[in-house]
Amino acid sequence: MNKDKPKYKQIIDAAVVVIAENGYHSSQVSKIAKKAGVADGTIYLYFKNKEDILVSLFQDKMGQFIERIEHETTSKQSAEEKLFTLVETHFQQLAADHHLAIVTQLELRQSNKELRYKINNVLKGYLAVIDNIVDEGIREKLFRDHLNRRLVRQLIFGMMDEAVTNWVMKEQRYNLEEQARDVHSLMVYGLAQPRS
Amino acid sequence: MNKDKPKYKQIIDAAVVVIAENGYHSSQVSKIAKKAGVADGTIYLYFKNKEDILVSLFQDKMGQFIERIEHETTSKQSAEEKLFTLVETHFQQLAADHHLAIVTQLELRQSNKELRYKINNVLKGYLAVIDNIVDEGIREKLFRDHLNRRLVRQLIFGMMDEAVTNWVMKEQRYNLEEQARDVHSLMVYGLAQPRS
Amino acid sequence: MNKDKPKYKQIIDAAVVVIAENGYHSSQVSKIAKKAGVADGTIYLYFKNKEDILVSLFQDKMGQFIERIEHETTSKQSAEEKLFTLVETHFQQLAADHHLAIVTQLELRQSNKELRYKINNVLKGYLAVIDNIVDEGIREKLFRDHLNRRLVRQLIFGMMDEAVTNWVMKEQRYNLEEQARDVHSLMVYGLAQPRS
Amino acid sequence: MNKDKPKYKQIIDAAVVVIAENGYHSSQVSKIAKKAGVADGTIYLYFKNKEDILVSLFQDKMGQFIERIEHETTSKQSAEEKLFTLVETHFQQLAADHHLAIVTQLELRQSNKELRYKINNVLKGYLAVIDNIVDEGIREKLFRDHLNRRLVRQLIFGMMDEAVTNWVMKEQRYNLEEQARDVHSLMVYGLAQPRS
DNA sequence: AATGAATGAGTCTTCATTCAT
DNA sequence: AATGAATGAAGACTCATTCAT
Repeated sequence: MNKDKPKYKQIIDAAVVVIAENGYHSSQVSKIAKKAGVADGTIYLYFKNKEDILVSLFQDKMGQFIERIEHETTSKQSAEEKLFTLVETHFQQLAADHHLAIVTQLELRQSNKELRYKINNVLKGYLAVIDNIVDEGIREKLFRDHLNRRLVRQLIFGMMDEAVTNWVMKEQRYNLEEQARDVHSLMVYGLAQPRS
Repeated sequence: MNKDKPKYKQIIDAAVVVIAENGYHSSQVSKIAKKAGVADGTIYLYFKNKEDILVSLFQDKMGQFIERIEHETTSKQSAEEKLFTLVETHFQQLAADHHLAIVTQLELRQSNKELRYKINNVLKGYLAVIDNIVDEGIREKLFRDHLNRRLVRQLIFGMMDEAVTNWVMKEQRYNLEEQARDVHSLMVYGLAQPRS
Repeated sequence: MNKDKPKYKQIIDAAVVVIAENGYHSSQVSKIAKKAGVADGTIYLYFKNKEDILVSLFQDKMGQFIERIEHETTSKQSAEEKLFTLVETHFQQLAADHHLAIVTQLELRQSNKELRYKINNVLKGYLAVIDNIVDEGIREKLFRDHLNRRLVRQLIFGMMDEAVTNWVMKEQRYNLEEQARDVHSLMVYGLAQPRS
Repeated sequence: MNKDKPKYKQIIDAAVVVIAENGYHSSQVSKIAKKAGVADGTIYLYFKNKEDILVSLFQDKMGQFIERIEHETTSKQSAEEKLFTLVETHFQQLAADHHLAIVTQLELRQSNKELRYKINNVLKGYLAVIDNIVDEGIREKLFRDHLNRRLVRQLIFGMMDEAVTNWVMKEQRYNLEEQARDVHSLMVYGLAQPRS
């Protein structure tokens, strides 16, 4: 399988750096090849075409991303803790890899609609993880039980995504991970004053 | 001022339709000119370049969009009501103009980073409106007072934006406006079971 | 109509010279544009793509070629004379335009099968002209009446074509037109000794 | 000598099939190697380069082709009979090997000029065979003695070649061998009505 | 002798923008 | 003000050939 060969990883990693540094539209295949230390043609031994590099990049990185989140959350007891860990791990991972953050939050969104649909498919795996936590919270009677779950998971994702995108657009000048607590709090308790 | 001349509006409106129907990358200047009923060169009498059409389009449409939301919210009494009206009007307006929804949620995001920064500047006006409502809610002691307001407005926007984007990507097959109540509820009360 | 604009002709004529001098596979669009004195992009205002230049070139030149032959032959009385005039005019025209001869006999044949089918369609008009002469000869009882006419026209064309191709491959070092009499004689009387 | 090794023949035969089935321009070295059951690199142990495969293919197949024709014709008595046998055997052989017919009549002609000159050299052997028959006919006083023999052999070849090419382009939907008699007749007696 | 992974040169076409009319 | 013909820069991908094993 091509995916286990070292050049596959080399090219993916080169693509992340090149796209983060040059922007999506200035990331020619030849530039990626050069950064990866291979010939242009070699790219095409491992990827069908340029779009395939990007889809693979996203699948690869997001696969690990989601796996890590799944792993961290399962060790937690309550749905509330799990949700916090999800937000925290989401922020942590992107804060730890600035290049990847730029690529996922800004550059990859400039791709055409078709590619974005493929990306969305990868994200379905993530939405499923969120779903499970919400379900658990409802079973625990921690969360309200008449929630529109399809909508809830969108909103949870939307909140985190917007928070990260803002942080990237502000050139990562503040600490993203510190926001995890507030974001989590908003998710769970909303804006309202606790009713006593 | 060019902006008041009829052709300016003609071109902007043509651009919305052309981009919604053909996608960002298949919306050549010549196609927009044709739809607008003017010569290619005429475009450049009203806009500096292609990007300027898109920025102007966004400013124009978003200006009206925000104005309408401001107008609707000011007539409401409480911050809670205002927030609901904001979500409702946000959803209403995009549901009423499918072309515009496609353009703002999907197509314009494929533009380059530079254009997206300009678009973000336009959105600052919207974020200010949200800010004011949150402030009011805090003053009314309806909302918690230790909220990170910069973050809160991002999350509010992120929730609505994600909800609309999903609706557009699902090809607008369900009723978006009906979700306003749930989204508002999530914003205000979060996921948690009301504590009695 | 594009075909009447001066640049259309300019580009066609440039293509003939460039292809004759450089060979089919070394005739880049940019080379043709340069020789025609227009920008690369201008080519695409007049032709759909590179292949379209070649098909149009062939249609244009062959159209004139055949027209000229038709014109010359109609003024002759007998089928025998007409056939001679056909061969003579065929040879004359190609001998008068060395570039065109190289292109039609050698270079255009390197095109892909698809293009060659299109070229063959153009040649059908020529075969029809030959057909008419053969028919007339048969009616005049000059030619045998049990001839397979579809085959006969192929053979007549094949003889001329091979003669011209040989002349081009021998770098046009001998006089092609002088061969018209012998070729005509072979067509009409064959190899055999006249029986007395 | 490489030519006697089994892989040499394997590669040549694979090339004929691959080119006939895929066309000249879709017949990559790797495709030929795969069909021949050898590695890409192995091709270069037996052939200098891709062109050398094609030239060798032509030499090989045409060598046998011409040999067979020589063999069949020598057993005939008169030049007229020999010429008929030549046409008949020419048609027979190509009708018997459709792949080869496609390759020689259509696909190999798409090769570049250089390759076609080499192919022409191979054909000189064939032209010599034709020459001999014409000479014999003249000596027998069967054929006219003031014929331009260089031209005559071209025309004889041109007639057969055009007949076969047409048959291939018509997708071999009629019987080629049946045309041998008519073609021969045209060669020997021409179009003219026998003079009594 | 045989392999096959790696190489890297080479080109058609699109489309935002200009400018003579 | 309006036109639209003309411009020309820019990049993904293929495939014949090599060479370390």
